[in-house]
Amino acid sequence: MRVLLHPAEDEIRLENLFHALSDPARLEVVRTLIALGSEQSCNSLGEAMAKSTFSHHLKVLRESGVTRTRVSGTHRYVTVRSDELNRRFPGLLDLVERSGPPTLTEAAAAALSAARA
Amino acid sequence: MRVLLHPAEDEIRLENLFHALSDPARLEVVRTLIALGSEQSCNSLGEAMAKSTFSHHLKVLRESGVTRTRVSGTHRYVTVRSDELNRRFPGLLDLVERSGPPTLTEAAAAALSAARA
DNA sequence: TTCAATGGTCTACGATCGTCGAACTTGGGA
DNA sequence: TCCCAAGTTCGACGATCGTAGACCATTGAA
Repeated sequence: MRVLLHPAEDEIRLENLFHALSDPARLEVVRTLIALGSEQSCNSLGEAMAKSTFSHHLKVLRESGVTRTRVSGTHRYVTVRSDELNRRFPGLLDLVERSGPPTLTEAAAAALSAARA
Repeated sequence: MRVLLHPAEDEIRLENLFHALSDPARLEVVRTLIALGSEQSCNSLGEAMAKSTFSHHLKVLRESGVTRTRVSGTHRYVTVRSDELNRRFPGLLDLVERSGPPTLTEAAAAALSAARA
């Protein structure tokens, strides 16, 4: 893929966001991204599923406007479009963040460490 | 159907809410319910689709925890579970409400009037 | 220039979804 | 009682979704 499609801020539609976030695997990815706070490499997430499945989920998240993917060499870096989403749909990311387990940050970090090992 | 299933407040899960609200028809129903503010009879909504389709959508909304359906004789009355949702997922209904067309209340009322005529 | 690594594309599969018609159930009159 | 009106359930259909294996494209390093 030469160009990664991202909707413009004013093209982001709530139905699409809801659909993207209605899958447990994708919701978990977004929660993890929020919890970790910074840009993440694709291969540091989604260790639990096949590459193609994870790639598909990232595509859904990207094309719905939840995430932005930056290409750098052979790596892709994923971020949540927090500023734009908070501007256009204030409160949505807070919902996602607060819907997770109480100690999400630690849990996510532990899961990541385990996945990397 | 003898008993209508409603999840308890603490059984409402965000994924299910997102899934329920990811369909344009259901989102529109919820928006209309919010805009009109009060309990609505089933047959005053969903005039645009088949009875069975509308019944299905109401079931999804009900079983995900978005709405509550009260039975009175041959009629069903639908409400949005605003208090519970605002307590458990604060901001979610605001998102839905604000994502609609600017003059939603008037538009919904006009649509209802037209549908009733 | 070859090679390994990263990650996307293609294809296929079963599962779920949205839609609707038809038949059914329930309750309230005439 | 008989009948209609309001909704639900059932069965079917095509469309979309989530999943994964196999293959491909690009990059950076040896």
